[in-house]
Amino acid sequence: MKETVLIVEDDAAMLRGLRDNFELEGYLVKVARTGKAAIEMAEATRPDLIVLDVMLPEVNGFEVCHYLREGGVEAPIILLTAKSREVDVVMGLKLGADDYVTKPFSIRELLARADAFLRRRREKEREIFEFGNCRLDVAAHVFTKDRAEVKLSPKQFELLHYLAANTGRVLTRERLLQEVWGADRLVTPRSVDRFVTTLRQQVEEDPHHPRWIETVREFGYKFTG
Amino acid sequence: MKETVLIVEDDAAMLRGLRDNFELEGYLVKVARTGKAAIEMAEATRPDLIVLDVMLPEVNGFEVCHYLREGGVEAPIILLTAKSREVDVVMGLKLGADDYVTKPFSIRELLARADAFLRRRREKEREIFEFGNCRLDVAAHVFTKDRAEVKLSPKQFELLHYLAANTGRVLTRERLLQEVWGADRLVTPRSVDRFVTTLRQQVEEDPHHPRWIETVREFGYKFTG
DNA sequence: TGAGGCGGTAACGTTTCGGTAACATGGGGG
DNA sequence: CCCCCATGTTACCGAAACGTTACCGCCTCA
Repeated sequence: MKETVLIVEDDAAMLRGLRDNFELEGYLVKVARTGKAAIEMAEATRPDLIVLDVMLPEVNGFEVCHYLREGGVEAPIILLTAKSREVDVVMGLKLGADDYVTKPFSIRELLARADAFLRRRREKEREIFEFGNCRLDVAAHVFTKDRAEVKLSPKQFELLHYLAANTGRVLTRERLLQEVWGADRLVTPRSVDRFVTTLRQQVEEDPHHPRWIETVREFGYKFTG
Repeated sequence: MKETVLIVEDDAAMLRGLRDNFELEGYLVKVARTGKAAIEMAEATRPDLIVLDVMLPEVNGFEVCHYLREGGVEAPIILLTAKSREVDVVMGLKLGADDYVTKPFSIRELLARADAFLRRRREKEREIFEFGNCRLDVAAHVFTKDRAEVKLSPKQFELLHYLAANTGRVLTRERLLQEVWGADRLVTPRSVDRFVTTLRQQVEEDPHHPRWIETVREFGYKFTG
């Protein structure tokens, strides 16, 4: 899935240049020509990154920046400032911008910084589930309890992963079989029970009185965040 | 090409001493006497290293440090602190400094630390992976173990490189095939196994109990930094 | 053209893990 | 209060996944 960048720029020529370059890099580009439009667009499309010119008609970039953050927009914001006046930079950063580039700038540099932010974000998104003193790192395929690694078998790991990914939801045995074991696999629903048992012995403090993996009689199991 | 160091210091005598020494060592030296000037200069010249006095007029060194990092300056920063008060050091490191030296200090020591940082940076740029007593130099295309060169075949090298570049992450056979062998290549996933085996015999102390290249059953392999 | 290094596959052995059955337990309803 | 059924637990077997060796074909270089 393409990542979305919102470009806020009133100058047509500059806008075109930016748009072309970002599209060439594989981004889905949204544009806004005024502060107002930018704020509306950001609320509506929730872009992954915002490139914001400070010099805008009506509402200037600093204010846009401020409103965006007030409105809960958490995407990284890169400011385009005409002059490298320190006050601009400081103010921009204070108002919630994450980085800035001063005109005239190399488009390469801007793209590089954009990429850096998105990469950082992707790294952050490494699926990690934490509960109690346990921690499930999907990318590294490591489960730790009390900071010590606990070995889980492949199915155990997948089951715990699926449970944790559906925290608070009751999952039937059939559903678990389908999602963890695979649709075509024909396996007794009772197998789920056994796996839950062994999982509890590895995850729970007291496997007989589980804190995390609850059994819902007649229905299935539930992971309690 | 000479490496650039930015020295931020308001005391003229000290500044001169530092400048002379760094120039003698072959650095290109830029100077700033105030925090404001330092920030502008850092943005403008993108130095490879910053030596920053904490005691500055107007904006103090901690603040400068903070703003530099906010502004995306990634060069190592060495703080010069007048007193070795622990709180200074902790605050400095929190705000993004990399090292500190307490006055009065030996110029030799400062130069040594600067050199250490720049060497580390150079290594990063040359893509050198070190683990245990092994060392993978991608640019030079040399793998050494216990300081002795070990010949790796092209594919072996590529595989180790890709594994090391994704330290701590489980890589499926499919992913490895795609990244190391190339997308179109049609090769059995089991081939990965064999390459891992041979790699382990060259890299690991005890190939039967691998320390670096871990197998994650059902998922693939993982390089453990 | 032949030898050797390299990459790829197949086949075999080992180990671990998943699956089922069988027995134990416990809780809710009659 | 007791019985029954859903779930917990244990034991064991077969199979799949992986490690390892053997072997073959290709390319390179002498």
